[in-house]
Amino acid sequence: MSKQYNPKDFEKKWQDKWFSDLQYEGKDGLNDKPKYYLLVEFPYPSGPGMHIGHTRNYSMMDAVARLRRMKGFNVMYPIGWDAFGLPTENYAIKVKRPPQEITNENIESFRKQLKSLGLSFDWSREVNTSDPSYYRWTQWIFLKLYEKGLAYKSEMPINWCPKCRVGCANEEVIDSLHERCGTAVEKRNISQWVLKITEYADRLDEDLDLVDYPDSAKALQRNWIGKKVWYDIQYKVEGSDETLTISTTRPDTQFGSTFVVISPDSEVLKKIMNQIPKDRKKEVEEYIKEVKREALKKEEYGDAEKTGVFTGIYCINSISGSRLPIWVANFVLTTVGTGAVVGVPAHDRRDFQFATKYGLPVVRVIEGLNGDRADIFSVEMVYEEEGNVFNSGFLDGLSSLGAEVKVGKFIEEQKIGRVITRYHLHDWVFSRQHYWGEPIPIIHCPSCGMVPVPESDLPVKLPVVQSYEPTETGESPLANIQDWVNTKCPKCGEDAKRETDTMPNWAGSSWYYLRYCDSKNDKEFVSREQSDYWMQVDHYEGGQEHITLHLLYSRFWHKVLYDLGLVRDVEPYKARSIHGNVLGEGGVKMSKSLGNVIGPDELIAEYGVDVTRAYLMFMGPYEGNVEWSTRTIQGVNRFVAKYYTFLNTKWEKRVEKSDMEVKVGIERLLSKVENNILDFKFNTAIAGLMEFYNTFSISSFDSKDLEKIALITAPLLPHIAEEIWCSTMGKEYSIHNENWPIIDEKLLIERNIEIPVQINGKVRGKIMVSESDTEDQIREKVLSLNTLGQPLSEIQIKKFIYVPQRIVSVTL
RNA sequence: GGUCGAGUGGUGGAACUGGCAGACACGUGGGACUCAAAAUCCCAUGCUAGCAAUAGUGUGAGGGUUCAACUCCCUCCUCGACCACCA
Repeated sequence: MSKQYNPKDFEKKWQDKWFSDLQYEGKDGLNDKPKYYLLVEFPYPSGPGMHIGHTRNYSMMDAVARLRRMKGFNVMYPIGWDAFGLPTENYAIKVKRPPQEITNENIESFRKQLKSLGLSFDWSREVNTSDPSYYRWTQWIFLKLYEKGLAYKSEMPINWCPKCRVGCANEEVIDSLHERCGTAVEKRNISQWVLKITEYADRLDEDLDLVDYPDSAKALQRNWIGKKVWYDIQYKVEGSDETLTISTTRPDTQFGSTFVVISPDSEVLKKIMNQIPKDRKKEVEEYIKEVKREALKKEEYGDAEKTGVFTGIYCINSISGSRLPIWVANFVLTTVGTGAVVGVPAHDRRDFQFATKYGLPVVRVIEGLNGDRADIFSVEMVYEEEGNVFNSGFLDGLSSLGAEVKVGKFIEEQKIGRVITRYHLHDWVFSRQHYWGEPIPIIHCPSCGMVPVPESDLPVKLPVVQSYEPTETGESPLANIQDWVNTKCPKCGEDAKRETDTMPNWAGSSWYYLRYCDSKNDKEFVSREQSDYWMQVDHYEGGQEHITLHLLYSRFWHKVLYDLGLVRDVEPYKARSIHGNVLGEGGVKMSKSLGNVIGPDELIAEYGVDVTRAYLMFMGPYEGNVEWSTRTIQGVNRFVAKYYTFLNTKWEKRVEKSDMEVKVGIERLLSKVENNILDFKFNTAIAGLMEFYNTFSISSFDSKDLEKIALITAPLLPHIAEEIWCSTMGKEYSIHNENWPIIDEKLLIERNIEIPVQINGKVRGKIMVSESDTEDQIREKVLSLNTLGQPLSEIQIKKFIYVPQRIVSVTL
């Protein structure tokens, strides 16, 4: 009588035991075992509950954690909450309740969900970025950055919603309308805290060589950092003492320049504004206004038409000596280079389009392939590649690279410019004019200026209030809370005011992996003993969307902590992988508005935890996107039910000794499951179990082999494995504390196997070979084949290849 | 425009380091059980021809290297992700 698979009978039972026995908690203290720190991106506890994507990723990594533990590693698999964030604040304003309460409720329900999945997180290490005992240290690290001169205040433009009277993050602005209220946002300059991440740009780039990230992730970060060598060259403005500094990355094309374009809001333009001839002034001013209006409307600059206006002023190219008209144009970005660009239409497509539109000349100075010097008269002909330089005075005959070097030397000798490395990465705007974030621990004193809050006064706690309205001035809502804002200067004791800006949600997540190492420490952010033991993170699993922001930010913070001598390693994460996403049916993103959101709860209710988890792993490869399909979960459901019954039934009918074929089959399964999990090939690991079942479900097993099968099952179907182990087999709790079987390599080498024989590239027969067969013996077996109507021995063989244990290839 | 990546049955996807393409699953067709249905079980299932054994053909297209190519090289096409008026 075989047991029916009914997950409700035992899944909850084992979870209760795992978590009440603190099965995974505190197990991973310092010890002599090799450590393995497995990190997953912690969730933002949002109202609607956990996304199925979280369930998938955490389940996959749970299999890794369980396998590594069984293999004798001291595994840390922690979880926590990235709890500060705008959605909660917005929701809190709407329902007029403090975000603390809402966050705690959300965390409560997330925790319940995660536990109901039977994930083997170490709950004793749980962190919450919005908890004062956590953000105390986030503030402390901020003060370290401040002391090091890496945090400064600067005027920065922000998106401002005039209706809500708040600054909004880019994510909140949809088609230049404020997401919350639909009002058009404005740009406003506000004094903001900024972190000097650019000071670390070079190291963030170079040290990517030290870590094991996917190539795509490295490329993404390198691109984002965007390191380039620029040549800033001063041109004399005609008829004045002013100079105009243009920047270019292609100084070899200087002699092809025919105009200069500057950005409408550049400093340069302000300087030369008064020199614009009277007849042109009005037109230029009109144009600038127009561009600003357009810029507000357009979300995508790329689509805007390229326009420009001639200022009436000329400058002299100090390399070529040419007289160039100065134009103002909408496509020049102030933030790139000096905000002034030299136009070389023959060798830049955009310059060519601009030149054609406004009738500016095109001069070719770089040879094409085979010395092509033909005139350029269409966009397709624009030659952007490097080549030999001609028509270029003192650069003639040089290669592009040679010309670059020569120009670089020239401008430095003549003191008319400089060679400078610039980055696309800009300093990190770190202030938010919002309530629900870590208060920036700075006090503004009328006599002492900015004074950091003394360490002993940390944390600067967020005041808990029932409601908080936005301010008239655009300051954070904290500015209205008088009790909180007004304080004494720690230096002179006079009346002073607190900084009312808070930190962005990226702050807490920039160092949480360190806090996990020592989450209860109230003396330090992490003890050196703990971080030296656990760091680096051996594997960091997460989404692609966090590669350029979160991952880069946390690498930056880590390097600062390293420079301060507070951590041992230069890089926090030894390896990183990127998961695919779970999409709704039809390959679209799951979203509330489409009503296609699948949560784990209903799946667990219907199929149980092991089936849900196994299905999420089986759907597709780890790194690929997978489309949700309600139908195909049935296949996994069928399998798991059969498999459970199989293990139970076989246990009742076990024999003295299983035969060799069974032993080899189990050994293969063991090897497949182990290697696949370690390689993150969870889909084929599950397929391995299915294949094993299909082949061996009717074979006889002895008890040792059945136990081995249960052990192999444990990382992938943890509840079933525990139930079989304890209830069916009567073994000691818990299977997850057992040792993983060691692969017997001898069993994996097959003694007698059938291999194909290819004749002229086509499979024409099969022969049995054994390990001991010599090539001559194989040859004999092949020659006796009679697949072509006559024995092969009667046909002349040109070539004979035997790949041991694989294939025989014969050419006639 | 840039960067990274991907094209394999009706579908999701397997295939070690170049060694029997299509594992595993879904779906579909047929059968068993049932008064019937659901569930379950069994058989078949890349395509073409054939009752069949079998033969031919087949991994986006075309070429190349090799005894042997989904895999390596060249040319082209298509799709996706991220970034982007980056000079």
